[in-house]
Amino acid sequence: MRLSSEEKTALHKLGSRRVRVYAPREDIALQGDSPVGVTLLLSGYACRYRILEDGRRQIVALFLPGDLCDPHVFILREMDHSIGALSAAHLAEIDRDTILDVLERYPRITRALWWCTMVDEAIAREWIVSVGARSARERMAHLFCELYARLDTVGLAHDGVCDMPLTQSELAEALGITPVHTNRTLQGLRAERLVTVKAGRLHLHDFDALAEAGLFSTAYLHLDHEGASFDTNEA
Amino acid sequence: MRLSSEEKTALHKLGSRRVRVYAPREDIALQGDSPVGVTLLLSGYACRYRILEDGRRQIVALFLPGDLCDPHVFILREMDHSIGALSAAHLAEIDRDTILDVLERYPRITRALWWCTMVDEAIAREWIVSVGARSARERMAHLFCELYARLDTVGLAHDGVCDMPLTQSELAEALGITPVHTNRTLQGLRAERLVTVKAGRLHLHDFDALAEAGLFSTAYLHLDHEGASFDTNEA
DNA sequence: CGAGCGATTGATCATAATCAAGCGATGTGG
DNA sequence: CCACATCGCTTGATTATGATCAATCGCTCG
Repeated sequence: MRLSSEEKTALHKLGSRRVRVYAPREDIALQGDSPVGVTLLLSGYACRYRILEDGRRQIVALFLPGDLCDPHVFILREMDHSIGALSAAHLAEIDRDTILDVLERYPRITRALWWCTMVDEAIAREWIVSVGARSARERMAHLFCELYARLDTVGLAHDGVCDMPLTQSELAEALGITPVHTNRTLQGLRAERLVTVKAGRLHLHDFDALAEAGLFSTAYLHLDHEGASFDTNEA
Repeated sequence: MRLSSEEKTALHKLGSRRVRVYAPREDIALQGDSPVGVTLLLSGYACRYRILEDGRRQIVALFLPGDLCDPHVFILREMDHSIGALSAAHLAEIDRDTILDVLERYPRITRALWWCTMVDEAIAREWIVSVGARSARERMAHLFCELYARLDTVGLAHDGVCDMPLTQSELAEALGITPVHTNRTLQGLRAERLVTVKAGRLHLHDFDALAEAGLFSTAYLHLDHEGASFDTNEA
């Protein structure tokens, strides 16, 4: 989705084809580690999170199947945050050298990586807008819309239903509110017949109404132009 | 600072040397525009911000002298946010073609741009942590520490003093709190003899105490390794 | 069957929002 | 040169959103 599928295949083929399976709460990389390379999330949910000295935890990004968990950090010396699996997850590892090699030799893929990084940044900015300017209800509605929209672009959403394996506590850490308040906010949305979460699946009963409730617009996902920047390049 | 100074000079020389001066509230680029290129902030404060349909405004990033306001967005078709000056500001414009050319021909600069983008992302993540997990007081303390640290790396901070031209309302939009609460929080920090803001200048009376109050650590700024990733490359 | 986890509920508290007004400096036009 | 308008800052009173504390329920699993 961020990368065109041919691009991903290329990357996947190029990388050592090691695939690792992670369990629901397992950490993939830790704050303080030196970044080892890039991983492509093949299935499941993962996240970036940060833990403050006093234990507070904030999830700062969610990874969905097809996402690259760090097209970049390999440039920095030390991870300033951690990455962990939220559900059972499969990840393909692409080592640092391969990436560096690819960056040098395949301008199309390099551009694709840029593009994908830009979209990640746009999502991060919107996340700031959510926690900074939206109410709890709006944030939750917005997040659900985003998840649905992103999963939809990779064919993992159908008829208003998609995976959403986070516990309410994890949702709370993503939204920047407490678990208790998460529960109540979710009940509110359910009472309005907008969404239900059951067995790790999210049911959107009225996407448009939910988008309105969350002041959601797809603009920042830049879905319009998928891969356009490199399609026009070097055939 | 994000770019080594030689790198910046190179970029500057390469780009059309157009320098534009902006007035305090002037917009530099608007949501919906198609990105035109890259601009290097030479002096003053600027910011990225996003306006929601109902008028709420959230500042999602601050640009300080030496920062590139968009090493990237030129890849996307449409700006999902706006960029505006917060003080009088000088910007050097580098057009899209020059950038694309440079990206293709100068791997060192390309890597430098990556590096700088990674740091921007790290800052954005920390911003999410602030609005999502820190109290108003902590956020403010954190922001002041960050600004001081960033300005310090470009030689614009001395003896606990640096520029900070934002009005309290603008500060509020950055911190995700109301102007009134910003005022009170600021008074609190002042009462604790941690900071004062006067005439657009920020006075940190006790950086360490402020860092503790804001759970601030410089790790995410990745100051340690300035430019290391390309210094080792191609001599 | 009991342990443990996640979801849920209730009661109370606190942080921050909202509303409204006033202050002080700056700047402009009559 | 003064009158007044504006803007940013400050203050007070009140409200509300969300946090905190504490307990219960239901389910799965060993």
